[in-house]
Amino acid sequence: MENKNYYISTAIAYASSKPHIGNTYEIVLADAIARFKRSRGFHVYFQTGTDEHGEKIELKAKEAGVKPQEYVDNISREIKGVWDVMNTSYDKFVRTTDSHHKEVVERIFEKLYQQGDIYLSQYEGLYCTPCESFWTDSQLIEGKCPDCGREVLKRSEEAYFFRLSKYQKQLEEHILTHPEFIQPAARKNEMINNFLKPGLQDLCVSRTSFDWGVKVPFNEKHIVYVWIDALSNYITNIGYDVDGGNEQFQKWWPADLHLIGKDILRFHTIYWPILLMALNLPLPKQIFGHPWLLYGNDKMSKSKGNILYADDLVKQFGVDAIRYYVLHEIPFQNDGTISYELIMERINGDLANVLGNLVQRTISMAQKYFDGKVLNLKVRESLDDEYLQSINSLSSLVDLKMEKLEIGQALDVIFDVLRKSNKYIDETLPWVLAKEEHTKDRLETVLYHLLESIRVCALELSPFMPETSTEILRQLHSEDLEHNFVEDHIYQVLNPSPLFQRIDITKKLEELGVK
RNA sequence: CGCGGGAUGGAGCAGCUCGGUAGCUCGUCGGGCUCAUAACCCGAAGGUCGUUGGUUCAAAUCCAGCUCCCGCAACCA
Repeated sequence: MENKNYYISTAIAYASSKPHIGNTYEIVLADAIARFKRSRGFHVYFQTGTDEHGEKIELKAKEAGVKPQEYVDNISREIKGVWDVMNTSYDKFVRTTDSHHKEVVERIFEKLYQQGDIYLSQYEGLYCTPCESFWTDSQLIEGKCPDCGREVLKRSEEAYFFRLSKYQKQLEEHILTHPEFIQPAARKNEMINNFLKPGLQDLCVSRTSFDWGVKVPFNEKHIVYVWIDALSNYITNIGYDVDGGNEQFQKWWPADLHLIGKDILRFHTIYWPILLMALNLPLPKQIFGHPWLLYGNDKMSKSKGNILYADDLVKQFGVDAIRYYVLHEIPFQNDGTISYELIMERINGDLANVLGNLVQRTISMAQKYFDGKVLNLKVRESLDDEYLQSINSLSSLVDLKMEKLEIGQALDVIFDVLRKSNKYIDETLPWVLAKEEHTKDRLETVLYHLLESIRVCALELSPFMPETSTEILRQLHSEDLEHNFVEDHIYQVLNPSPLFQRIDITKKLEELGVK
Protein backbone atom coordinates (compact mmCIF):
# COMPACT_ATOMS: atom_id res chain seq x y z
CA MET A 1 0.00 0.00 0.00
CA GLU A 2 1.27 3.41 -0.97
CA ASN A 3 1.87 6.00 1.73
CA LYS A 4 -1.31 8.02 1.79
CA ASN A 5 -0.32 10.46 4.50
CA TYR A 6 -0.02 14.11 3.58
CA TYR A 7 1.51 16.80 5.76
CA ILE A 8 0.97 20.39 4.64
CA SER A 9 1.92 23.54 6.51
CA THR A 10 1.66 27.27 6.12
CA ALA A 11 4.33 29.56 7.42
CA ILE A 12 3.51 30.62 10.94
CA ALA A 13 2.22 34.18 10.93
CA TYR A 14 4.23 36.80 12.77
CA ALA A 15 2.11 37.93 15.69
CA SER A 16 2.88 41.61 15.50
CA SER A 17 -0.37 42.84 13.98
CA LYS A 18 -3.60 41.71 12.42
CA PRO A 19 -3.12 40.01 9.05
CA HIS A 20 -4.64 41.56 5.92
CA ILE A 21 -6.19 39.69 3.03
CA GLY A 22 -2.78 39.28 1.40
CA ASN A 23 -1.47 37.46 4.46
CA THR A 24 -4.68 35.49 4.66
CA TYR A 25 -4.36 34.16 1.15
CA GLU A 26 -1.83 31.57 2.23
CA ILE A 27 -4.04 29.83 4.75
CA VAL A 28 -6.88 29.64 2.24
CA LEU A 29 -4.58 28.21 -0.37
CA ALA A 30 -3.30 25.63 2.08
CA ASP A 31 -6.83 24.82 3.13
CA ALA A 32 -7.93 24.22 -0.44
CA ILE A 33 -5.04 21.84 -0.97
CA ALA A 34 -5.65 20.07 2.34
CA ARG A 35 -9.35 19.61 1.61
CA PHE A 36 -8.55 18.47 -1.89
CA LYS A 37 -6.15 15.83 -0.64
CA ARG A 38 -8.68 14.60 1.89
CA SER A 39 -11.29 14.35 -0.84
CA ARG A 40 -8.88 12.12 -2.73
CA GLY A 41 -8.47 9.76 0.18
CA PHE A 42 -5.32 11.05 1.87
CA HIS A 43 -4.83 11.24 5.61
CA VAL A 44 -4.00 14.90 5.96
CA TYR A 45 -2.23 16.75 8.70
CA PHE A 46 -2.55 20.51 8.17
CA GLN A 47 -0.56 22.76 10.47
CA THR A 48 -0.53 26.52 10.86
CA GLY A 49 0.04 28.94 13.71
CA THR A 50 1.85 32.01 14.94
CA ASP A 51 5.45 33.09 15.35
CA GLU A 52 5.51 35.08 18.55
CA HIS A 53 9.04 36.04 19.52
CA GLY A 54 11.42 38.79 18.53
CA GLU A 55 12.39 42.34 19.00
CA LYS A 56 9.55 43.82 17.00
CA ILE A 57 6.97 42.17 19.22
CA GLU A 58 8.83 43.20 22.32
CA LEU A 59 8.65 46.80 21.11
CA LYS A 60 5.02 46.62 20.08
CA ALA A 61 4.07 45.23 23.45
CA LYS A 62 5.95 48.02 25.16
CA GLU A 63 4.14 50.60 23.08
CA ALA A 64 0.83 49.01 23.97
CA GLY A 65 1.86 48.96 27.61
CA VAL A 66 1.40 45.23 28.07
CA LYS A 67 3.64 42.24 28.69
CA PRO A 68 4.84 40.54 25.50
CA GLN A 69 2.99 37.34 26.41
CA GLU A 70 -0.26 39.21 26.81
CA TYR A 71 0.35 41.00 23.54
CA VAL A 72 0.92 37.84 21.53
CA ASP A 73 -1.97 36.07 23.23
CA ASN A 74 -4.24 38.73 21.84
CA ILE A 75 -2.77 38.85 18.35
CA SER A 76 -2.56 35.10 18.09
CA ARG A 77 -6.21 34.81 19.04
CA GLU A 78 -7.06 37.43 16.47
CA ILE A 79 -5.14 35.62 13.75
CA LYS A 80 -6.78 32.32 14.64
CA GLY A 81 -10.09 34.13 14.46
CA VAL A 82 -9.41 35.25 10.92
CA TRP A 83 -8.36 31.73 9.92
CA ASP A 84 -11.66 30.49 11.33
CA VAL A 85 -13.67 33.14 9.54
CA MET A 86 -12.10 31.87 6.33
CA ASN A 87 -13.42 28.42 7.21
CA THR A 88 -10.02 26.76 7.13
CA SER A 89 -9.68 23.18 8.29
CA TYR A 90 -6.27 23.17 9.97
CA ASP A 91 -5.57 20.26 12.27
CA LYS A 92 -3.28 22.16 14.56
CA PHE A 93 -2.67 25.80 15.35
CA VAL A 94 0.80 26.08 16.84
CA ARG A 95 2.38 28.88 18.84
CA THR A 96 6.09 29.40 19.34
CA THR A 97 5.43 30.44 22.93
CA ASP A 98 4.14 26.96 23.76
CA SER A 99 6.38 25.54 26.45
CA HIS A 100 6.89 22.26 24.64
CA HIS A 101 8.05 24.05 21.51
CA LYS A 102 10.47 26.18 23.50
CA GLU A 103 11.95 23.17 25.25
CA VAL A 104 12.62 21.35 22.02
CA VAL A 105 14.12 24.47 20.48
CA GLU A 106 16.52 24.68 23.43
CA ARG A 107 17.53 21.08 22.93
CA ILE A 108 18.02 21.51 19.20
CA PHE A 109 20.24 24.51 19.81
CA GLU A 110 22.22 22.62 22.41
CA LYS A 111 22.64 19.58 20.22
CA LEU A 112 23.89 21.64 17.30
CA TYR A 113 26.31 23.41 19.60
CA GLN A 114 27.59 20.14 21.02
CA GLN A 115 28.19 18.65 17.61
CA GLY A 116 30.05 21.78 16.55
CA ASP A 117 27.58 23.12 14.00
CA ILE A 118 26.95 26.15 16.15
CA TYR A 119 29.87 28.18 17.51
CA LEU A 120 30.38 31.43 19.38
CA SER A 121 31.91 34.34 17.50
CA GLN A 122 31.56 38.04 16.81
CA TYR A 123 28.84 39.49 14.65
CA GLU A 124 30.25 42.39 12.70
CA GLY A 125 28.02 44.74 10.87
CA LEU A 126 27.20 48.28 10.02
CA TYR A 127 25.16 49.65 12.86
CA CYS A 128 22.94 52.68 13.07
CA THR A 129 22.84 53.67 16.73
CA PRO A 130 19.65 55.80 16.73
CA CYS A 131 17.75 53.10 14.83
CA GLU A 132 19.37 50.27 16.78
CA SER A 133 19.69 48.17 13.65
CA PHE A 134 22.33 46.40 11.68
CA TRP A 135 22.43 46.86 7.93
CA THR A 136 24.22 45.17 5.10
CA ASP A 137 26.26 46.97 2.48
CA SER A 138 23.63 46.47 -0.16
CA GLN A 139 20.88 47.84 2.05
CA LEU A 140 22.62 51.14 2.62
CA ILE A 141 21.55 54.13 0.61
CA GLU A 142 24.63 56.08 -0.44
CA GLY A 143 26.48 54.59 2.48
CA LYS A 144 23.94 55.84 5.02
CA CYS A 145 21.22 54.22 7.09
CA PRO A 146 18.22 53.56 4.84
CA ASP A 147 15.79 54.43 7.62
CA CYS A 148 17.10 57.70 8.95
CA GLY A 149 19.87 58.66 6.54
CA ARG A 150 22.52 58.98 9.24
CA GLU A 151 26.01 57.57 9.35
CA VAL A 152 26.46 53.92 10.20
CA LEU A 153 29.32 52.51 12.27
CA LYS A 154 31.14 49.22 12.17
CA ARG A 155 30.19 47.42 15.30
CA SER A 156 30.60 43.94 16.57
CA GLU A 157 28.70 41.93 19.12
CA GLU A 158 29.03 38.45 20.49
CA ALA A 159 26.75 35.95 18.76
CA TYR A 160 26.34 32.28 17.93
CA PHE A 161 26.75 31.19 14.34
CA PHE A 162 25.46 28.22 12.44
CA ARG A 163 27.86 26.52 10.00
CA LEU A 164 25.87 26.71 6.79
CA SER A 165 29.00 26.29 4.69
CA LYS A 166 29.52 22.78 5.99
CA TYR A 167 26.30 21.59 4.36
CA GLN A 168 26.36 23.69 1.21
CA LYS A 169 27.48 20.87 -1.11
CA GLN A 170 24.88 18.52 0.25
CA LEU A 171 22.12 21.11 -0.25
CA GLU A 172 23.21 21.92 -3.79
CA GLU A 173 23.18 18.24 -4.59
CA HIS A 174 19.67 17.89 -3.20
CA ILE A 175 18.28 20.85 -5.12
CA LEU A 176 19.79 19.62 -8.36
CA THR A 177 18.53 16.08 -8.00
CA HIS A 178 15.05 17.14 -6.82
CA PRO A 179 13.71 19.58 -9.41
CA GLU A 180 10.32 19.67 -7.69
CA PHE A 181 11.81 20.73 -4.35
CA ILE A 182 11.53 24.49 -4.92
CA GLN A 183 8.44 25.81 -6.68
CA PRO A 184 7.94 27.81 -8.83
CA ALA A 185 11.09 26.77 -10.66
CA ALA A 186 12.16 30.35 -11.39
CA ARG A 187 12.65 30.82 -7.65
CA LYS A 188 15.06 27.94 -7.57
CA ASN A 189 17.42 29.81 -9.86
CA GLU A 190 17.29 32.86 -7.63
CA MET A 191 18.39 30.81 -4.68
CA ILE A 192 21.14 29.02 -6.54
CA ASN A 193 22.55 32.10 -8.23
CA ASN A 194 22.24 34.54 -5.38
CA PHE A 195 23.23 32.41 -2.43
CA LEU A 196 24.63 29.04 -3.25
CA LYS A 197 26.93 29.98 -6.10
CA PRO A 198 28.69 32.81 -4.26
CA GLY A 199 29.10 30.50 -1.27
CA LEU A 200 27.09 30.51 1.93
CA GLN A 201 28.09 32.63 4.86
CA ASP A 202 27.52 31.24 8.29
CA LEU A 203 24.26 32.38 9.79
CA CYS A 204 23.94 34.39 12.96
CA VAL A 205 21.46 32.49 15.12
CA SER A 206 21.41 34.36 18.40
CA ARG A 207 20.87 37.89 19.62
CA THR A 208 21.70 39.78 22.77
CA SER A 209 19.87 42.99 21.95
CA PHE A 210 16.47 41.88 23.23
CA ASP A 211 14.92 39.42 25.66
CA TRP A 212 11.68 38.19 24.19
CA GLY A 213 12.46 34.73 22.94
CA VAL A 214 13.90 31.33 23.77
CA LYS A 215 17.05 31.66 25.87
CA VAL A 216 20.17 29.79 24.83
CA PRO A 217 20.20 27.20 27.63
CA PHE A 218 23.92 27.31 28.33
CA ASN A 219 24.34 31.06 27.91
CA GLU A 220 21.30 33.00 28.97
CA LYS A 221 22.54 36.34 27.70
CA HIS A 222 21.64 35.05 24.25
CA ILE A 223 18.24 34.64 22.71
CA VAL A 224 17.74 32.05 19.98
CA TYR A 225 17.13 34.11 16.89
CA VAL A 226 14.09 33.61 14.70
CA TRP A 227 15.48 31.02 12.28
CA ILE A 228 15.87 28.10 14.61
CA ASP A 229 12.94 29.10 16.77
CA ALA A 230 10.34 29.66 14.06
CA LEU A 231 11.38 27.16 11.41
CA SER A 232 11.57 24.26 13.80
CA ASN A 233 7.84 24.60 14.51
CA TYR A 234 7.33 22.21 11.63
CA ILE A 235 8.85 19.38 13.64
CA THR A 236 8.49 20.35 17.30
CA ASN A 237 4.73 20.13 17.03
CA ILE A 238 4.53 16.66 15.53
CA GLY A 239 6.56 14.86 18.15
CA TYR A 240 10.18 15.48 17.23
CA ASP A 241 12.85 15.47 19.87
CA VAL A 242 16.61 15.41 19.56
CA ASP A 243 16.75 11.76 20.63
CA GLY A 244 14.63 10.94 17.62
CA GLY A 245 10.95 11.30 17.10
CA ASN A 246 7.97 9.44 18.41
CA GLU A 247 5.53 7.45 16.32
CA GLN A 248 3.59 10.51 15.31
CA PHE A 249 6.75 12.09 14.00
CA GLN A 250 7.58 9.00 11.96
CA LYS A 251 4.12 9.11 10.49
CA TRP A 252 4.17 12.70 9.27
CA TRP A 253 7.77 13.67 8.62
CA PRO A 254 9.02 14.61 6.08
CA ALA A 255 6.36 17.15 5.23
CA ASP A 256 4.87 16.96 1.76
CA LEU A 257 4.47 20.68 1.27
CA HIS A 258 5.56 23.84 3.04
CA LEU A 259 3.48 26.66 1.68
CA ILE A 260 5.11 30.03 2.19
CA GLY A 261 5.21 33.55 0.78
CA LYS A 262 7.82 34.27 -1.83
CA ASP A 263 9.49 36.71 0.58
CA ILE A 264 10.68 33.98 2.93
CA LEU A 265 11.78 31.48 0.37
CA ARG A 266 15.40 31.83 1.32
CA PHE A 267 14.79 30.77 4.89
CA HIS A 268 12.84 27.73 3.82
CA THR A 269 15.01 26.54 0.96
CA ILE A 270 18.43 27.19 2.43
CA TYR A 271 18.45 27.63 6.20
CA TRP A 272 15.70 25.15 7.01
CA PRO A 273 17.02 22.28 4.87
CA ILE A 274 20.49 22.75 6.30
CA LEU A 275 19.14 22.77 9.81
CA LEU A 276 17.44 19.48 9.04
CA MET A 277 20.60 18.05 7.57
CA ALA A 278 22.46 18.97 10.72
CA LEU A 279 19.80 17.13 12.70
CA ASN A 280 20.14 14.24 10.30
CA LEU A 281 16.50 14.42 9.23
CA PRO A 282 15.00 14.03 5.76
CA LEU A 283 14.01 17.20 3.93
CA PRO A 284 10.46 18.28 3.12
CA LYS A 285 9.36 17.13 -0.31
CA GLN A 286 8.31 20.48 -1.67
CA ILE A 287 8.41 24.16 -0.85
CA PHE A 288 6.13 26.49 -2.74
CA GLY A 289 6.77 30.23 -2.56
CA HIS A 290 3.43 31.68 -3.57
CA PRO A 291 3.00 35.15 -5.06
CA TRP A 292 1.30 38.10 -3.41
CA LEU A 293 -2.03 39.82 -3.57
CA LEU A 294 -1.66 43.45 -4.49
CA TYR A 295 -4.17 46.21 -4.15
CA GLY A 296 -4.16 47.64 -7.65
CA ASN A 297 -0.44 47.80 -8.34
CA ASP A 298 0.58 48.45 -4.78
CA LYS A 299 1.56 46.28 -1.92
CA MET A 300 -0.93 46.59 0.86
CA SER A 301 0.45 48.61 3.70
CA LYS A 302 -0.75 50.65 6.59
CA SER A 303 1.05 53.77 5.45
CA LYS A 304 -0.70 53.64 2.09
CA GLY A 305 -4.03 53.03 3.77
CA ASN A 306 -4.98 50.43 1.21
CA ILE A 307 -5.43 47.42 3.43
CA LEU A 308 -8.29 45.03 2.94
CA TYR A 309 -9.03 42.68 5.82
CA ALA A 310 -10.41 39.22 5.31
CA ASP A 311 -13.08 39.41 7.98
CA ASP A 312 -14.45 42.70 6.60
CA LEU A 313 -14.61 41.24 3.12
CA VAL A 314 -16.34 38.12 4.39
CA LYS A 315 -18.90 40.27 6.14
CA GLN A 316 -19.61 42.10 2.89
CA PHE A 317 -19.54 39.23 0.42
CA GLY A 318 -19.55 35.91 2.23
CA VAL A 319 -16.75 33.49 2.92
CA ASP A 320 -16.96 31.40 -0.22
CA ALA A 321 -16.99 34.42 -2.51
CA ILE A 322 -13.74 35.62 -0.95
CA ARG A 323 -12.22 32.15 -0.99
CA TYR A 324 -13.15 31.84 -4.64
CA TYR A 325 -11.70 35.22 -5.43
CA VAL A 326 -8.31 34.72 -3.88
CA LEU A 327 -7.96 31.14 -5.07
CA HIS A 328 -8.98 31.97 -8.60
CA GLU A 329 -7.23 35.28 -9.15
CA ILE A 330 -3.76 34.44 -7.95
CA PRO A 331 -1.84 32.83 -10.71
CA PHE A 332 0.85 30.30 -10.04
CA GLN A 333 3.80 32.58 -10.52
CA ASN A 334 2.87 36.26 -10.70
CA ASP A 335 1.31 38.52 -8.15
CA GLY A 336 -2.44 38.93 -8.27
CA THR A 337 -4.57 41.97 -7.61
CA ILE A 338 -7.60 42.57 -5.45
CA SER A 339 -10.10 45.38 -5.09
CA TYR A 340 -13.78 45.69 -4.21
CA GLU A 341 -14.67 46.17 -7.83
CA LEU A 342 -12.78 43.10 -9.00
CA ILE A 343 -14.32 40.97 -6.27
CA MET A 344 -17.81 42.00 -7.31
CA GLU A 345 -17.11 41.42 -10.97
CA ARG A 346 -16.08 37.86 -10.16
CA ILE A 347 -19.09 37.30 -7.93
CA ASN A 348 -21.48 38.48 -10.62
CA GLY A 349 -19.72 36.96 -13.59
CA ASP A 350 -18.82 33.55 -12.21
CA LEU A 351 -20.65 32.81 -9.01
CA ALA A 352 -24.05 34.37 -9.69
CA ASN A 353 -24.39 34.16 -13.48
CA VAL A 354 -22.65 30.89 -14.22
CA LEU A 355 -22.89 28.77 -11.09
CA GLY A 356 -25.83 30.18 -9.13
CA ASN A 357 -28.07 30.72 -12.08
CA LEU A 358 -27.37 27.27 -13.50
CA VAL A 359 -28.32 25.56 -10.27
CA GLN A 360 -31.40 27.70 -9.93
CA ARG A 361 -32.75 27.22 -13.45
CA THR A 362 -32.08 23.47 -13.43
CA ILE A 363 -33.76 22.82 -10.12
CA SER A 364 -36.63 25.10 -11.07
CA MET A 365 -37.28 23.06 -14.17
CA ALA A 366 -37.12 19.84 -12.22
CA GLN A 367 -39.75 21.25 -9.89
CA LYS A 368 -41.89 22.77 -12.59
CA TYR A 369 -41.98 19.81 -14.95
CA PHE A 370 -41.66 16.82 -12.61
CA ASP A 371 -42.42 18.07 -9.10
CA GLY A 372 -38.75 17.63 -8.29
CA LYS A 373 -38.57 13.92 -9.07
CA VAL A 374 -36.18 13.08 -11.88
CA LEU A 375 -35.03 9.67 -13.11
CA ASN A 376 -32.58 8.75 -15.80
CA LEU A 377 -34.84 7.57 -18.64
CA LYS A 378 -31.86 7.30 -21.00
CA VAL A 379 -33.43 8.90 -24.03
CA ARG A 380 -30.09 10.04 -25.35
CA GLU A 381 -29.09 12.00 -28.38
CA SER A 382 -25.71 12.35 -30.00
CA LEU A 383 -25.03 15.78 -28.59
CA ASP A 384 -25.12 14.27 -25.09
CA ASP A 385 -21.96 12.28 -25.62
CA GLU A 386 -19.51 15.10 -25.42
CA TYR A 387 -21.33 16.60 -22.46
CA LEU A 388 -21.30 13.40 -20.43
CA GLN A 389 -17.68 12.91 -21.39
CA SER A 390 -16.75 16.29 -19.94
CA ILE A 391 -18.44 15.37 -16.65
CA ASN A 392 -16.54 12.14 -16.38
CA SER A 393 -13.16 13.62 -17.17
CA LEU A 394 -13.56 16.51 -14.75
CA SER A 395 -12.05 14.97 -11.64
CA SER A 396 -8.90 13.83 -13.40
CA LEU A 397 -8.50 17.27 -14.95
CA VAL A 398 -8.77 18.83 -11.51
CA ASP A 399 -6.20 16.32 -10.24
CA LEU A 400 -3.81 17.38 -12.94
CA LYS A 401 -4.06 21.05 -12.10
CA MET A 402 -3.87 20.50 -8.35
CA GLU A 403 -0.82 18.31 -8.73
CA LYS A 404 0.95 21.30 -10.24
CA LEU A 405 -0.54 23.62 -7.60
CA GLU A 406 -2.36 25.53 -10.32
CA ILE A 407 -5.33 26.28 -8.15
CA GLY A 408 -6.89 28.96 -10.32
CA GLN A 409 -6.86 26.62 -13.27
CA ALA A 410 -8.42 23.85 -11.25
CA LEU A 411 -11.34 26.19 -10.66
CA ASP A 412 -11.36 27.08 -14.35
CA VAL A 413 -11.85 23.50 -15.47
CA ILE A 414 -14.78 23.12 -13.10
CA PHE A 415 -16.33 26.30 -14.41
CA ASP A 416 -15.83 25.06 -17.95
CA VAL A 417 -18.23 22.24 -17.19
CA LEU A 418 -20.68 24.67 -15.57
CA ARG A 419 -20.55 26.86 -18.67
CA LYS A 420 -21.06 23.82 -20.87
CA SER A 421 -24.12 23.01 -18.80
CA ASN A 422 -25.67 26.40 -19.47
CA LYS A 423 -25.00 25.83 -23.13
CA TYR A 424 -26.46 22.34 -22.99
CA ILE A 425 -29.72 23.80 -21.75
CA ASP A 426 -29.92 26.13 -24.71
CA GLU A 427 -29.11 23.33 -27.10
CA THR A 428 -31.66 20.89 -25.74
CA LEU A 429 -34.46 23.45 -25.25
CA PRO A 430 -36.21 21.83 -22.27
CA TRP A 431 -39.12 24.32 -22.40
CA VAL A 432 -39.88 23.10 -25.92
CA LEU A 433 -39.65 19.46 -24.88
CA ALA A 434 -42.08 20.22 -22.08
CA LYS A 435 -44.81 21.22 -24.51
CA GLU A 436 -45.34 17.79 -26.05
CA GLU A 437 -46.24 14.61 -24.21
CA HIS A 438 -44.03 12.41 -26.42
CA THR A 439 -40.86 14.37 -25.61
CA LYS A 440 -41.35 14.20 -21.83
CA ASP A 441 -38.96 11.28 -21.45
CA ARG A 442 -36.29 13.13 -23.35
CA LEU A 443 -36.91 16.15 -21.12
CA GLU A 444 -36.47 14.08 -18.00
CA THR A 445 -33.25 12.61 -19.37
CA VAL A 446 -31.88 16.06 -20.12
CA LEU A 447 -32.64 17.23 -16.60
CA TYR A 448 -31.06 14.12 -15.18
CA HIS A 449 -27.87 14.86 -17.10
CA LEU A 450 -27.87 18.40 -15.76
CA LEU A 451 -28.47 17.34 -12.17
CA GLU A 452 -25.66 14.81 -12.34
CA SER A 453 -23.36 17.38 -13.82
CA ILE A 454 -24.16 19.86 -11.08
CA ARG A 455 -23.66 17.19 -8.43
CA VAL A 456 -20.22 16.29 -9.75
CA CYS A 457 -19.22 19.96 -10.03
CA ALA A 458 -20.41 20.60 -6.48
CA LEU A 459 -18.20 17.79 -5.23
CA GLU A 460 -15.21 19.11 -7.13
CA LEU A 461 -15.86 22.57 -5.74
CA SER A 462 -15.92 21.42 -2.14
CA PRO A 463 -12.20 22.02 -1.41
CA PHE A 464 -12.49 25.59 -2.63
CA MET A 465 -16.00 26.58 -1.56
CA PRO A 466 -17.08 24.12 1.11
CA GLU A 467 -20.27 25.88 2.19
CA THR A 468 -21.50 26.41 -1.33
CA SER A 469 -20.79 22.82 -2.20
CA THR A 470 -22.80 21.59 0.77
CA GLU A 471 -25.65 23.93 -0.07
CA ILE A 472 -25.84 22.73 -3.67
CA LEU A 473 -25.89 19.09 -2.57
CA ARG A 474 -28.58 19.95 -0.04
CA GLN A 475 -30.78 21.46 -2.73
CA LEU A 476 -30.15 18.45 -4.95
CA HIS A 477 -30.95 16.30 -1.95
CA SER A 478 -28.02 14.07 -2.80
CA GLU A 479 -25.41 12.39 -0.68
CA ASP A 480 -23.58 10.42 -3.32
CA LEU A 481 -19.85 11.19 -3.27
CA GLU A 482 -19.02 9.49 -6.58
CA HIS A 483 -17.06 11.91 -8.77
CA ASN A 484 -18.36 10.45 -12.02
CA PHE A 485 -21.67 10.39 -13.82
CA VAL A 486 -23.92 7.88 -12.09
CA GLU A 487 -26.76 6.27 -14.09
CA ASP A 488 -29.29 5.25 -11.49
CA HIS A 489 -30.02 8.01 -9.03
CA ILE A 490 -33.55 8.88 -8.15
CA TYR A 491 -33.53 12.62 -7.72
CA GLN A 492 -36.08 14.32 -5.54
CA VAL A 493 -34.79 17.86 -5.46
CA LEU A 494 -35.81 20.54 -2.96
CA ASN A 495 -36.91 24.06 -3.73
CA PRO A 496 -34.12 26.18 -5.14
CA SER A 497 -32.78 29.23 -3.39
CA PRO A 498 -30.15 31.54 -4.86
CA LEU A 499 -26.55 30.68 -4.00
CA PHE A 500 -25.09 34.10 -4.79
CA GLN A 501 -27.02 37.31 -5.28
CA ARG A 502 -25.98 39.58 -8.07
CA ILE A 503 -24.51 42.84 -6.81
CA ASP A 504 -25.18 46.29 -8.20
CA ILE A 505 -21.53 47.30 -8.36
CA THR A 506 -21.95 51.06 -8.68
CA LYS A 507 -24.39 51.16 -5.82
CA LYS A 508 -22.29 48.91 -3.62
CA LEU A 509 -19.14 50.93 -4.25
CA GLU A 510 -20.97 54.07 -3.13
CA GLU A 511 -22.25 52.26 -0.09
CA LEU A 512 -18.74 51.16 0.80
CA GLY A 513 -17.50 54.66 0.20
CA VAL A 514 -14.61 53.65 -2.03
CA LYS A 515 -13.34 55.34 -5.15
C1' C B 1 28.79 43.63 -18.30
C1' G B 2 25.49 40.58 -10.89
C1' C B 3 21.36 36.52 -11.59
C1' G B 4 16.48 35.45 -13.30
C1' G B 5 11.41 36.39 -15.30
C1' G B 6 8.30 39.17 -18.60
C1' A B 7 6.36 42.56 -22.96
C1' U B 8 0.09 39.03 -27.29
C1' G B 9 -6.92 43.05 -29.72
C1' G B 10 -9.97 48.14 -24.29
C1' A B 11 -8.57 44.93 -19.38
C1' G B 12 -6.54 40.27 -17.46
C1' C B 13 -4.26 35.95 -19.35
C1' A B 14 -3.10 31.13 -22.71
C1' G B 15 -0.20 29.76 -26.94
C1' C B 16 6.33 29.66 -27.50
C1' U B 17 9.46 22.89 -25.20
C1' C B 18 8.21 19.74 -30.89
C1' G B 19 7.93 26.84 -36.28
C1' G B 20 2.51 26.23 -40.57
C1' U B 21 -4.75 29.68 -40.66
C1' A B 22 -3.76 33.98 -33.09
C1' G B 23 -7.19 31.21 -28.34
C1' C B 24 -9.82 32.07 -23.36
C1' U B 25 -12.47 35.16 -19.56
C1' C B 26 -14.36 40.15 -19.09
C1' G B 27 -15.89 44.62 -21.71
C1' U B 28 -18.39 46.84 -26.42
C1' C B 29 -22.04 46.13 -30.47
C1' G B 30 -25.92 43.10 -32.98
C1' G B 31 -29.18 38.84 -32.72
C1' G B 32 -31.79 34.56 -30.25
C1' C B 33 -34.45 32.28 -26.26
C1' U B 34 -37.76 32.60 -22.02
C1' C B 35 -36.50 27.33 -17.71
C1' A B 36 -33.46 31.00 -14.72
C1' U B 37 -30.56 35.79 -10.47
C1' A B 38 -32.08 42.06 -16.59
C1' A B 39 -29.66 35.78 -16.36
C1' C B 40 -28.50 32.16 -20.39
C1' C B 41 -27.13 31.01 -25.80
C1' C B 42 -25.31 32.66 -30.80
C1' G B 43 -22.72 36.15 -33.89
C1' A B 44 -19.61 40.61 -34.95
C1' A B 45 -16.02 44.42 -34.41
C1' G B 46 -11.07 44.96 -32.43
C1' G B 47 -4.22 42.52 -32.47
C1' U B 48 1.75 44.36 -38.27
C1' C B 49 1.95 39.03 -31.01
C1' G B 50 7.69 45.50 -27.37
C1' U B 51 11.54 46.94 -31.18
C1' U B 52 15.46 45.96 -35.06
C1' G B 53 17.86 42.36 -37.79
C1' G B 54 18.84 37.00 -38.96
C1' U B 55 17.56 31.57 -40.11
C1' U B 56 13.43 29.33 -43.08
C1' C B 57 9.02 27.96 -48.35
C1' A B 58 6.87 29.64 -43.56
C1' A B 59 8.20 32.77 -36.85
C1' A B 60 4.08 35.11 -31.46
C1' U B 61 6.89 30.46 -31.64
C1' C B 62 14.16 29.50 -33.22
C1' C B 63 18.87 32.95 -33.04
C1' A B 64 21.29 37.93 -32.06
C1' G B 65 21.09 43.12 -30.64
C1' C B 66 18.11 47.05 -28.43
C1' U B 67 14.04 49.41 -25.27
C1' C B 68 10.86 49.13 -21.15
C1' C B 69 8.71 46.52 -16.71
C1' C B 70 9.25 43.10 -12.59
C1' G B 71 11.57 39.63 -8.95
C1' C B 72 16.13 38.38 -6.18
C1' A B 73 20.88 40.43 -4.49
C1' A B 74 22.20 37.26 2.85
C1' C B 75 20.91 37.87 8.49
C1' C B 76 14.52 42.30 7.53
C1' A B 77 9.32 37.68 10.62
